[in-house]
Amino acid sequence: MLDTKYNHLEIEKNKYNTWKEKGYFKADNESKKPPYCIVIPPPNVTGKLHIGHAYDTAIQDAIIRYKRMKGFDALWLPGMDHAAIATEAKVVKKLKDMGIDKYEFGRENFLEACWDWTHEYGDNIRNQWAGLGLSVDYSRERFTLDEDLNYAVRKVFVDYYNKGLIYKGEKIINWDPAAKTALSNEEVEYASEKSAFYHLKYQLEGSDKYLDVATTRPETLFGDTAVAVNEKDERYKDFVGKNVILPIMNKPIPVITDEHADMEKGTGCVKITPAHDPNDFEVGNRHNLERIIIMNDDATMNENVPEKYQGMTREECRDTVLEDLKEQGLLLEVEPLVHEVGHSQRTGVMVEPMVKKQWFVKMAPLAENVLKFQDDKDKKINFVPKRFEKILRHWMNISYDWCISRQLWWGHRIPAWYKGDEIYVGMEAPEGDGWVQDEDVLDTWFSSALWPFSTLGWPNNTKDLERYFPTDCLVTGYDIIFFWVARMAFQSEYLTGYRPFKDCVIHGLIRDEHGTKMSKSLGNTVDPFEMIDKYGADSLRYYLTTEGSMGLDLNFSEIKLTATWNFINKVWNASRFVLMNIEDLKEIKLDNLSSIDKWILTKYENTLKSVTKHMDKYEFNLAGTEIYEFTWNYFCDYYIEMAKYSIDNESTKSTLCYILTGIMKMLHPFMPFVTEEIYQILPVKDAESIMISSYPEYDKHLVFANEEIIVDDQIDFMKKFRNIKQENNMTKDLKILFEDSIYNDLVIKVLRLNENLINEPLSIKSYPVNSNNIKATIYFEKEETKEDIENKQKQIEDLKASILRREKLLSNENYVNKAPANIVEMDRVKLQEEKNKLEELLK
RNA sequence: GGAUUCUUAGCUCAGUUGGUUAGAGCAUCUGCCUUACAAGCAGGAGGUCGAAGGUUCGAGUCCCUCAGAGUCCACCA
Repeated sequence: MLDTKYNHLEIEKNKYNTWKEKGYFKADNESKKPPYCIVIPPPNVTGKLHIGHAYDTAIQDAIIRYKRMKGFDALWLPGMDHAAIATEAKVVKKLKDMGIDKYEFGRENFLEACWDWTHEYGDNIRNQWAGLGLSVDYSRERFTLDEDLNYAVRKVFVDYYNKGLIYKGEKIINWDPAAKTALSNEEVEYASEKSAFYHLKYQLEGSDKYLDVATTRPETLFGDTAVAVNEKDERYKDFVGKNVILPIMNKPIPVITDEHADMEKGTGCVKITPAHDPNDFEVGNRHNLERIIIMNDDATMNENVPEKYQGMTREECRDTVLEDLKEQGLLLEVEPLVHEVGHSQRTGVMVEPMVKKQWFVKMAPLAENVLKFQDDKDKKINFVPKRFEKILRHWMNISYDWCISRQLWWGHRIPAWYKGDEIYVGMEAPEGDGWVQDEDVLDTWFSSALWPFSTLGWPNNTKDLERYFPTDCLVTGYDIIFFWVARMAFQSEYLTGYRPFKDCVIHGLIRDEHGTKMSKSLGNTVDPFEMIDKYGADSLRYYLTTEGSMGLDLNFSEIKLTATWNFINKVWNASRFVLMNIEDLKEIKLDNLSSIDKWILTKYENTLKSVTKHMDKYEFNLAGTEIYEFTWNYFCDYYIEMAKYSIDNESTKSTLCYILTGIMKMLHPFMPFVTEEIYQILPVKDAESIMISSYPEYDKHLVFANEEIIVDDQIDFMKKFRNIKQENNMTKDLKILFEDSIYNDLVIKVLRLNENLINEPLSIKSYPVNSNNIKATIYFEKEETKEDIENKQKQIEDLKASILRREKLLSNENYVNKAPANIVEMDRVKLQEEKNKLEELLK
């Protein structure tokens, strides 16, 4: 028999391995069932899974378990991401701590260290998936650097190159001076920083006139090759076409006109540094200006600046330049300013825009294709909630190309080879001597963009690809829509001709209890596995999936997690009661049903119908609330209490078992462990594991509208009775007189009324208790107090107000004619009830 | 500058296509160890749903304006 208390530690032991060994997680591409597929957003092999992963995967597991029980051949494909820059940074640091320099170590050795790292952290992640109870198909697990995924990557690269969708070009890119690699625009995060607008004096050549040029980056002046003003700017029209003297360098540079110079901003004069500013780069292109790169790869000043400044960091150089300018009287003004400065997402250092030769994906045709798909309702990705489609569409209007080369070692090496000026792009190294492969690897998102189909075997037309692609659903946070979802969309739609997934379920971020973003530096992170130790994976999963609503952030609350534990404990104890009483049940026979059996079955079927609807629409909070309410407020609070008086009855036992089974099945996607534990003890069950049992189907033959009304009325009576009893402090010796009713018996039992005092009205004070079908009067030895009178008066006032409101409503012709008939009828019934009650009170 | 979300009970949040007198958890008050559960049971108190307008027979829900908070994108010489 079950323990009196739910013990999550005990229950969650061993089940996972059993499921795994029995092969329940494995999809079967030979099966006759319709396929249903989700690919996991592959976690980076950089460390432990955090609460966000727990959230994301709990949702997916709920979906996949539901679909599996619903009769689908459900495939949840797991895997991990090599996370090029993120992992490389970790391994570099690890080696550094051991006193090893990456470059001295060499490419081969370094990659070996990365693989060791990957295997170690991969195992951790698999253990954590097990702890969460995720039903992923390990037989299909993939890693973004697997040989076949690498093949897919090379294939895309080569095809795109041949079609002109991938090209190598010298452009301005975001340079991470710490990782010494290029970044995409998406990998740059902006943060407000206190800085200043420095007004510099650019003297007109051979004149005492000068331009006041405002800049936030005085240290880049060494790379200036022009000063731009707006064509329409009257203030500077005499300067245009002449030269100004670049401070410190004492070099003449032209004053040009360009649309980029905004008359309203600053002084209207802009220094143009084509090699170190994206806008200036464009200006430089328009005017054929020289690009002078003034920094090394680590962002120290290079040989193109005067010797004095060479080797300085950007920051040191800025300070020195400012001092020197001040000395020379060329610093006109320092205007404090707060502005956004770009930082590398991974290393955190300030990004340096630099001109570099890199590989790019031409975005315009790919993006356009996605928009075409989104306009076709049979081809589009359906976002849940809908509003997130806008983020995709917005991102597809980008004007810049995607920089995909990274100066890293860990990743997919670019399949391009060079020999002198020759370049060869192909699946394998070209024949002949002297070819050297490109040193760089691809942006990690290049391979994860192929994830939904490369994992299923693409570009080979495998059985899995044919069966499971396009996938059915992708679950991820809104923070990576533009990183990942958008890229999967354009890659999939261009390469395969299909959307990568039909539905895209977007959830929010988990924040701390005050709504602050979790971060290691703030120390407000929540470790999901600590929570699992304390409350169990079932509690954590149910809490995460049913607490918030899709697309909104969730403020993590341990108190609510304990409330979930309490709910499971309640479920546990209800099961305990049921199992204690149905041990000898041989089969579930739902005939000769009593009134309460019919009542709870009706409530159950209606709940099931609604829960199924919510599950299909990914409305897990609503599904969860309904199951919770049904289980606690109807099944436990009333049915079990009432069933105690007919527990030997076969129909009661069958009903108990039937409903408990249904509750377990509805809860299983959210709390797999405890529901399996209880399912296993049921005397009658339809499968060897709840995981592979079938989800209950709504059965309209078990809906009894009449009994629902009758028992609801009995409950209504009981509530009113208890209310009066408690309000008047009638702890004992209350006497009750029932008017004739066929529905009293159960009420008398459940309310534990003293049989001797029924129908013996002999006391001072009397209280009427009426429901629709049951009418009674309670008598009690007590004087009427002032409070009693006040209470009664208040009740009368409330009733009168309500009657007035309803009469007014019902006399409104518009309402009566336009509102649905059942709503109007309900008001009529309610009105009559209120009138009856008022009459009663006024007696 | 563009987009978007949020504002509902003391706290944290639900609230489906507009439809009875707006719900939950926690906290709080009262009474109970009633044989599944005291991490429980029974009962209560607590909200003019951010503000003002509009559409409608009917608005927490739809529309407009405003206020406050958050997020994303763009700009930032």
